[in-house]
This record gives sequence, structure tokens and C-alpha cells, in this order.
Amino acid sequence: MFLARDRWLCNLSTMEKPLETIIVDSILDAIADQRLHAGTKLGEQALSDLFGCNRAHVRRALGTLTAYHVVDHLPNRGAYVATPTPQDARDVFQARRAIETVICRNAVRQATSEDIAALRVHLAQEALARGSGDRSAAVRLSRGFHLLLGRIGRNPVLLRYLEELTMRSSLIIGLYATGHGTLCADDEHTRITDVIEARDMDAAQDLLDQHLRHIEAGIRFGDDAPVTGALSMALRRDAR
Amino acid sequence: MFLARDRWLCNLSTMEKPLETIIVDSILDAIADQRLHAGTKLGEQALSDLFGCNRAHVRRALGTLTAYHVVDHLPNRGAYVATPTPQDARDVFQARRAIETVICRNAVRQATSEDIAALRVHLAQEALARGSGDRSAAVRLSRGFHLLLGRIGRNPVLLRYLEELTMRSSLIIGLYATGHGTLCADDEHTRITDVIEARDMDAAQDLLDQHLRHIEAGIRFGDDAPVTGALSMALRRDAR
DNA sequence: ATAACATGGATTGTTAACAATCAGATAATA
DNA sequence: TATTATCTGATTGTTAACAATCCATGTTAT
Repeated sequence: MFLARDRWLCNLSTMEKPLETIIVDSILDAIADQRLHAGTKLGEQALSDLFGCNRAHVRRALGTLTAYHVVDHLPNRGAYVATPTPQDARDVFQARRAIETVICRNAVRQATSEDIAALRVHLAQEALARGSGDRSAAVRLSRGFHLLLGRIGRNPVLLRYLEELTMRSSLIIGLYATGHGTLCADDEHTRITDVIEARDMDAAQDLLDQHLRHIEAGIRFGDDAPVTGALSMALRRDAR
Repeated sequence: MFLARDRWLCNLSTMEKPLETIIVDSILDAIADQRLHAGTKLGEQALSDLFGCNRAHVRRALGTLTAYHVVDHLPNRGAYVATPTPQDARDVFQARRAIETVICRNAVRQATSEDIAALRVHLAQEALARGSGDRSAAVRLSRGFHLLLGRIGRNPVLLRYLEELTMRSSLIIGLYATGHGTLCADDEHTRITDVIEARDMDAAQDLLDQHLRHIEAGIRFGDDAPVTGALSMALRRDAR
């Protein structure tokens, strides 16, 4: 009895996450922030050195990232940050429309006043980042808005898919987005929030659908080779 | 040169899948067929003996199954076939409606005559299984119909989610389904196929949505403790 | 008799050494 | 010179031994 309680307090105090989760989240954040570009190799040794841990842990982390389809795993060759094709991009955005419209309806139905307040706070942060011209922050916060909506919707299944899809979207945008394009139509997030607060379910669904179509339309495919990372797919023989 | 070609031919002839995939698919099939019930422990030693392989392989297979949310992994305690709660069930079916309605529209748009033929063949098999009263075959084939639809829709992202959701649905139905309930409204599959062949997108979407609602309605929650497996959660101290 | 406490066996988690494979560089040959 | 063959260093994949944890049984004390 005492022992169990002590261990519980200990876990609470140190609050140590499982090591694998730390690695996964670090890589995911680096990709979302576009500090890790598509095609860069994720060597096991390099990562285990970086995180000061065993190679087996890195290996498991890369496994879950592969399951997320955010890294490609080539047998006997290693793990690379995925390089989504234009068709991948279309599929991802269609899936996003399917899932996020439902999430949006859930959000309208279940949003508390605290939820609305959280959305407002987030919108302010987005405006700030936009004002300071911080591109990677803008991309990260844009994703954050959609994730926040997903959390408000309170369907863990849909939320998990949304996490994966927004991650892949970050990769896609990093690869294909135009420089000054309609990347993050800022006020659209604001209007969506307004409509959610007004409890207009259909309007919210329509606005979100249009929002996603705008983002997808702001991506230009196929013009030239996508921008890949330092140790990139372009350097590998099978990527030509 | 010769060596490479020989190895290729060898791989083609034996067609040996990666070992981990075999384990995952075996367990998945056993769950879909309801030969593995919710709550049964999946011991690493037992599985490595069963598949005649290393424990590390089993460990990775259990990892991907955990990612699918089809097994729960309790640290230092092992892996157990997941026991979805009624709330899980509602979330899963809402996600299915969100995804499968879009898949259905894709199917109407892209179905070839071969696709329709494949659907008809599948319907015949379903009718056969129903006639012979083979319950587990009926469940498996019912899932197969939805997966076939997903393949016809030709969106790999949505298809992957559908695979996971139908798997979890099999678990849910095994746990909560009523004995003689409206488990698999057989003719609904037929009507959906008809409407797809007639290229009526809206009708197909509506029919599929209703079909999923019927399945969900045929599940009774909360009456008494769900039916768990031999070495079940019910036997474990924290499951009471 | 019941509750707290130790002990043994089994199971999971971790680590490091070993084997297999691949990419790049060097050398050989036409 | 261009092409092929071979070799080497590095990286990934596999295996088995070791450590830590948990569950169940049996013991002791109140």
C-alpha cells in the first residue's frame, strides 16, 4: 500500500514520459516546424547519439513514425522523412475534408465557453505570429488550430486521424507550397470560430470544407522537383 | 548480377512476406473471425513458440497491433486484445460514417465493370455463408464487403483508416452484438451495390450511412458485462 | 481467520554482441 | 575511357543473454 503510493508520487514528480514518445514527438515537431525536410535520412546511430539512448528505442520510434506514414522505411537502407506525391496530397486532403467536417459539427455541438475562449486565445497567437512574419510558427499554429478544434470535438478516434493527417499536411505544404500563396487564410479561422460560437452547424461545416479546399488550392504540383532536405531523396539513386 | 537475379526469383517463388506481417495478419484474422476474444492475453513467449520465431518479431508485431488500437499494451504486464467501451464503439462508428460515405462517393465515381462484378461475386459468397448459418464467416465477409468498397474508392489513406475501423468494429460486435440482432442486414449490401452500379452518388451515400446506423443500432450496450475471452480482462484484478 | 509480508517462478524490458546487407571507393579489364 | 568486379567501412537486422518487474503462492503475526 505504502509502496504503491510512493511510486505513484515518484512518477508524478518526475513526470518522465516513455523515452520512445520523446523521440517521436521531437521528430514530429521538427517536421511540423519544417526544420526536418522531406527526404532527409534518419540514421539510427545518429538519433541514438542525439537522444543519448539505446538503438532499440530509436528503432521503435522510427517504427511508429513509419506507421504514421510520416517516414518511409526502406529495408536494409534505413528510415527517411517521407516525400508525399501530389496524389498523396490529394488523398490526404480529401480525407481531411471527410474527417474535419464531422469534427467541426461535433465542435459546434459540444463547445463550452472555455473552449471558445481557448480558440480566441489561439487566434490571437496566430495573428501575432503572422504579424511578425514567422513562417514556421505560422504553419505550426495553423495546425494547432485544427488540432484544437479536434480536441473540442471530443472524438478520440477522429482526433488521432486528424493528428496524422495534419502532420502529413505539414510535410506536403513544406514540399509544394508557393512562397506567398494563400497558405493560411488567417481570417478563415476567425470566421469558423465565430460560426461555432453562434452554434451554426451547417455554416461551420461549409466554412471548414471551403477552408481546406483553399489550402489545397494554394499548393502547386508538378512544376518542378519538390524541395527536399539536406540528405535528400534527390541524392539517392532511386529518386530520380 | 546472377546472384541478384537468383535472389529475386527465389523471393518470387516462395513469396515470403516479412515475418512480422504474418503474425499481425494472423492475429487480426483471428480477431475478425472472433476466435480471439476481447481481453485474452497475448504472451510474447506463447506467440514466438506458436510462430517459431524470435521474441523480438512478436514484440514488433504487438507494437503495430497496439498502434491499430486493436490490442492494449500495459507496461510490464503484456499485451491484451482490446476491450472497447461503449463510448469507443460510438466514436468508431461515427468515424466510419464520416469516412465510408466519402469512400462510397469515390466508389460510385470510379467503379469499373470489373469492380461491380467483384462486388456481385462477394454478395453471392455472403448469401452462401448466411444460408449455411456460419456466423464468423458472415462477420468476416461483411467486413470484406466494406473493404472491397474501400479498395474501389481508390484512396489509400481512407482505405487504411477503414481497415482499422472495421477491425475494431469486429471486436465491438463480438463483445456487444445481440444473438439474433440485425447484425448484418444482408440485402442492404445488395442495394448499395445496385445504386453504385446505377451511378447514383447521393443515394449510395445515404444508403451506406443508414446501413452503418443500423449496424450500430443492433448493438446493445451496458446491460451486463461484455463477453470477454478465456484469459480475460475479467480475471485480472484491475478490470473489475 | 484475516491482513500484511516475504519468496519463487514467470514474463516483460534492456542491452550489447554478432551477422547480413548496402553504398562508395578502388582496382582491373576490355 | 568506360565498364565491371572487388573490397571496405558503415549501417541495418537478428539473436541471445541479462536485468527488472509482476503475479501467485505460502508464511507469519495480530
